Amino acid sequence: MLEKKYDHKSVEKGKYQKWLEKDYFRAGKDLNKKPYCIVIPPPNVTGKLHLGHAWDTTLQDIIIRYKRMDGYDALWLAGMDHAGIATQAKVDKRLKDMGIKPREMDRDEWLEQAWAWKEEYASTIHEQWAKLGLSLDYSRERFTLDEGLNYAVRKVFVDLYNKGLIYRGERIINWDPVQMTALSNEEVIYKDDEGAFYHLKYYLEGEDRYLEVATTRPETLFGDTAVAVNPKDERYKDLIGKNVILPIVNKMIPIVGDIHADPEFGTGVVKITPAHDPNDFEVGNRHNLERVVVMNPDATMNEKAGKYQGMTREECREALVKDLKKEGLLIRVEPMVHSVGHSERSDAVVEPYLSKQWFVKMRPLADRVLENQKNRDQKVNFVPERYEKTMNHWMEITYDWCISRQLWWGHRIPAWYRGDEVYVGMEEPTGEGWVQDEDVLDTWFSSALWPFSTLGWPEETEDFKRYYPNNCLVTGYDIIPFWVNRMTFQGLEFTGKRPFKDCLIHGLIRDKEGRKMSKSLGNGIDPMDVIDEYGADSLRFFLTTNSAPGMDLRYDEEKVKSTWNFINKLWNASRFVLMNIEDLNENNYTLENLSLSDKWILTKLNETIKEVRRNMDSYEFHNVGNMLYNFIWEDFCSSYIELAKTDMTMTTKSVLLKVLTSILKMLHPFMPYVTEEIYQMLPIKETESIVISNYPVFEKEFVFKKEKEQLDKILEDIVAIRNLKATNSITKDAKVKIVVSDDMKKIYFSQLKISEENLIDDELDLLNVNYRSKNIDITYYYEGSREDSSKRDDEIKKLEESIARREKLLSNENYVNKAPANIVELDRQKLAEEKEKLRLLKETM
RNA sequence: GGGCGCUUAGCUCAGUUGGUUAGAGCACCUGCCCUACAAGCAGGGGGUCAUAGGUUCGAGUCCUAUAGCGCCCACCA
Repeated sequence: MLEKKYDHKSVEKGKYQKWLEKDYFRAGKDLNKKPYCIVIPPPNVTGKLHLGHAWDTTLQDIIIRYKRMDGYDALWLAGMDHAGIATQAKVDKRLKDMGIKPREMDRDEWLEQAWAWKEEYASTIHEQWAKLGLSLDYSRERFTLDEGLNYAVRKVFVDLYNKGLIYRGERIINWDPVQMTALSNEEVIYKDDEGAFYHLKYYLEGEDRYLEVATTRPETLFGDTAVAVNPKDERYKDLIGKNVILPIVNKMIPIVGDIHADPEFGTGVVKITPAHDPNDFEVGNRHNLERVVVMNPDATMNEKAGKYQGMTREECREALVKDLKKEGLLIRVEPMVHSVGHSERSDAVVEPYLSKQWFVKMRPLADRVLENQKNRDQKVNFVPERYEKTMNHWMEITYDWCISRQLWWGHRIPAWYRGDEVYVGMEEPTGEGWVQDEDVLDTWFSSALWPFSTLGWPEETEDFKRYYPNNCLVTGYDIIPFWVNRMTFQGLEFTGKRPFKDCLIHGLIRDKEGRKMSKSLGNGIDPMDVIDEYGADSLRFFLTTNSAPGMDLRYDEEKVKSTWNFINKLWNASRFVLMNIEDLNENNYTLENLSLSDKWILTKLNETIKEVRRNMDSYEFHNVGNMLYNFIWEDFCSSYIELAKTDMTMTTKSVLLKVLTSILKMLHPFMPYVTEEIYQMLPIKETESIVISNYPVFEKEFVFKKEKEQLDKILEDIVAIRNLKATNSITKDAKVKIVVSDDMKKIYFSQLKISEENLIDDELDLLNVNYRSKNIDITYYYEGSREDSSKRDDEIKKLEESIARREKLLSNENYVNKAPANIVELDRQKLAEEKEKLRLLKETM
């Protein structure tokens, strides 16, 4: 027998271990089934999973459990990401905390530390996945840095290189001076910072005239190799070709004419620093200017800065501006807010930096995606659809992807150098003197291959053939540029196919006030704490049924609590059913001689199954949640169970079991634990575990439209009569006169709690109230004060208004002719019903 | 500057191709311990769907503006 209260801790205990022992989550056991595959977005091995992960993975688990129950060979592939920069930063910090200087370590020694870190955090993540109840296939688990994936990475790198889509070049890149590595554009976060516009004097060579140059970054002037004016700018066009004297440095630099200089902006004169600004770099290319790097990799000034050498960028700026002022070269300082790039990981101000790096040539790859998205049968289908725009826009404007990172934690670049020679290949070249590139690849370079590299690609493995393209990918909208886009172009380029058919996008999880959860705000919620307090089932149901696809979600403990209440309700309903069907078994189970209420609930059940399936298929889990909540609480508990209490035949017991079983199955993807717990106690069940049971199917033979409508009407009466009793304070011992047919008597009597002893045949000389419908004519006689008749008057007024409105509508020829026939017919029916209702109501006055 | 989203009950949110009198949870009010459940039961109140136009027999839903909030991308010498 079930306990009176749902206890999530005892329910969830041990079940996951059992499922693993039974090997339910391993795919590929029955190759006759249709394959269905999702690969997990591999979490970073940098720490614990947060609520966003819990949301993301629960969505996937719901899909996978549904598909598994619905007869698919469902693979949900487990895995984790090495997360280059993030992990390296964490490992370094730990080493520093231990008093070790990480950069002074031997590379291999350091890597040992990093792998130890990885093992530690991987096991934490495994524990969390288990707590969440995720039905992952661990037999296929991968790590982005494992050998197979490394092979895939090298293969892709070498192929792209040979196709001319990977190249090495000296370019302006985003440099993180704290991590001391290059970054991609996506890893730079722009923030509005308080800065200033410094107006400086650049004197013309041999003249007393100067050009007013405005800059936000005076410290880069040591790298100036020109100033530019717009060739169409009347003010300056005659000066093109002349020289100016670079302040402080006192070097001659030319004035060039270039469209980059906007006559409308600032003074119209721009200093050109090709080694420290991407636009200036382009200008430098056009005018064949020298590139002078003025900083060291840690963003301190180098020897080009003369006496400022060794200062940080900020110190140099301050000192330099002081000196410029002293020399009379500073005209004014104009405060200004401008956006400044910060490193996503270290938050350091990113330095645009001239450096030799590896790049992926994006244009041809992106074009291929744009072309593919035009093909209805081959495109990645975003859910919601609007996120396709996010990807397409990125593809349109993308430029070359800097993929080399000056880190140790990652896939080593498969390039070797010997003098000026460069060799790119799968393996180290033969011969003496080759030295491998020290750098590793951007983490996302390996993540981009995840949907196929995890399945064994580039080998034509059985898994790859069977599970690729993946059916669905689930991730947050914030990850589209980093990951979804890159998987898509790499998938197309290397497999010729989209990596996944559907891409389900969810939003971000926020705190109760709508703020993003973050470490700095300290408003993060640990999913493990929530599980401890309310159980994984409550958390899962809350996360996946409280927002529409693609929308953000506010974490609200009250809602988790109310989910717990819902589970408790299910628990108690199950308790009731189990108590009443103890004598039910395979031999006496029967669905013959169904009663009116049996037919009613079976019809409702089938309608629910149909709609639930439709919404499961379109990833509208919030609708599924609502439907199940409503069906279970209102239809099953409040109505059917109450009716069943007075009519507990073998058939009713069988129906109770049938409906409960279906409910458990439909809830199972959302609440794996409690549904398994209850399923195990059912007297008749088809499988040893609900995990491998069959998802409910719509059964036409159990749809009884007429009976359903009939009972709906009766239930409507019951609510109305209860309302009448409540508003008139009629107690249960009030005398009552009833005219009702025998077959419905039991229902009305039980639901209205009418006992035989209070029945009367004649009218009494007491206050009385009457209710009449097609099915029943009931009058209560009671002691007390006369009812407030305004309520009934209101009802009559409402009805009359509605009738008038409908009559007007139906007399409108436009409406009758243009609206669909079934809609018009519905209105006619409704009108007739309202008129009848009004007539009865008036009669009772 | 370009793009996207949001604005619906006190709060948090649903509302599928336009079609009955716009829904849910929580909160609120009234009455109930009726042996599945008081973490519950029964009944109830509460919204001119941001604003202004338009299309339509019919608009929360479609179109055009406007306002507020938020996000993404680009630029910012």
